[in-house]
Amino acid sequence: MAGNPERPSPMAEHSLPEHIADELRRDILRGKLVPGAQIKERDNAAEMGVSRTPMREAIRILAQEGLVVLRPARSPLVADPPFDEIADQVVVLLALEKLSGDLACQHATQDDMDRVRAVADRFETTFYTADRLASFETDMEFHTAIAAASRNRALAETHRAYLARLWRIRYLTSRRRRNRATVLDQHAAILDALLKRDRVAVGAALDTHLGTLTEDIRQLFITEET
Amino acid sequence: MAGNPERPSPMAEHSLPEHIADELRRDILRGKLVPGAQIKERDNAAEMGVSRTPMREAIRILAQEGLVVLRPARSPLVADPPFDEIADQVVVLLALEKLSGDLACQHATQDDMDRVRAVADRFETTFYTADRLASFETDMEFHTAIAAASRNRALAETHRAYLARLWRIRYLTSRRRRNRATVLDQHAAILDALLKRDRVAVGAALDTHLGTLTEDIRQLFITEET
DNA sequence: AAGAAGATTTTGGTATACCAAAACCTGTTG
DNA sequence: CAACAGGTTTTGGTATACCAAAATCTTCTT
Repeated sequence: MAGNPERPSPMAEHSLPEHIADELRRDILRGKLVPGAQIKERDNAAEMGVSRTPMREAIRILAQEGLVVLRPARSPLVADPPFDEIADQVVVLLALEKLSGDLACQHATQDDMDRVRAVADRFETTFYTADRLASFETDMEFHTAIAAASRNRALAETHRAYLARLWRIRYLTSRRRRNRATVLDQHAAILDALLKRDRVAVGAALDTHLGTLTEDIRQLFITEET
Repeated sequence: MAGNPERPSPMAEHSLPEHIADELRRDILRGKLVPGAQIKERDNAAEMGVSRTPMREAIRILAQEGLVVLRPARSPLVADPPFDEIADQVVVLLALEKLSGDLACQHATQDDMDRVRAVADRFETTFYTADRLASFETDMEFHTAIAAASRNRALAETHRAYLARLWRIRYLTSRRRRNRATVLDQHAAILDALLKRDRVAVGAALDTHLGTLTEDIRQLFITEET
């Protein structure tokens, strides 16, 4: 019973399962739960001081996001997808992001554009600070802002799901990017094209950006010798 | 207790929640559960002779698919999205399907192509039979076969999710399509381009096909005066 | 008669108990 | 000593009990 003893009142605004899912997600991304590890709902629930029911639901949420895999009648595992599978997901993510950029050029309000620019600026300032995680999260926020600017809720939601699924691997690549300055340049190019509402240029810039991502991931897998 | 009395043994191959979800999905698509209706987990669970736990999970599955919406501390509802939201989803579906076609041109095996052709043939034969539902399901199978031919599992899965979400509305439009023969022509065009592995032509054919879908949906909303 | 305050019911969220299948341990046997 | 059979433990799946928030109904007041 290492968990917090105070029993939260039911029907909270942000549900308990989501809170648990957030917790587990952080554990996975931070590496406390390594890929391939078992997630036993009894133990984890006890450790967090909650019952199995919300823990179950939290695990389902993460399974939906692709961070854990469910096996029939067996403990769920932290996902450990092979390179090909991740590459496939990156392809889809790229398509979603290009669609986002394209739609944003057509439908984004000035407010949307301003928000994207603001996040890009913030990314630039946090880029050289020590907090890698904060910088990375701002990076993700940049892409999320573009998806939001598409003014297509379904697209933004699906994009968010893919981003979550690739979160960990992107975090791993972000700390070993050979030329980290390229990221800044690429973001600048995307932002520039977006502000001009140049659909072709946006597509090209995103192609470049996520193309290097695929290459980075490949390198990561090679050095890890998975 | 109108449900079947035999208690199925746990750990079945196809889990109970999925089975319940299938049941509910059919009820929604067939119109037994109309959009906007409440889904009370207690009542529905009792009606199907299962407990609330698997019913809950089934409802989450459908929520994930977008067929039902969850409200905090309230009964889930059968989704009843406004036109704009559905239009947004169709835009994403179109993008996914164009990506599928594009990748299929590059990576599909001959077997994949044969399967697509087989489904297209089957659709043509069932098209004029009385069973609208069977014909419609074959139509959906055609699009699923293309997604499978992309050889991208993530893409196929996301595509499947969107297809499920739009299942009902597409079923409704399929029975009021003004010129039903166009569908056959459009499918033929898609198949033709696909077999030639002509990426541009596939994209164009899919644009046409799903363009008419959007128009059909718009008409449906106008006549329904939602 | 209309509105508000309080009691009751309904309902989803959570905790817990029980079951069977899978995994694990152990003692026996060839 | 290896391999297998049996029982024990572990674990996820399901059912059920309980709780509090929301909704609904009741009744009292104006």
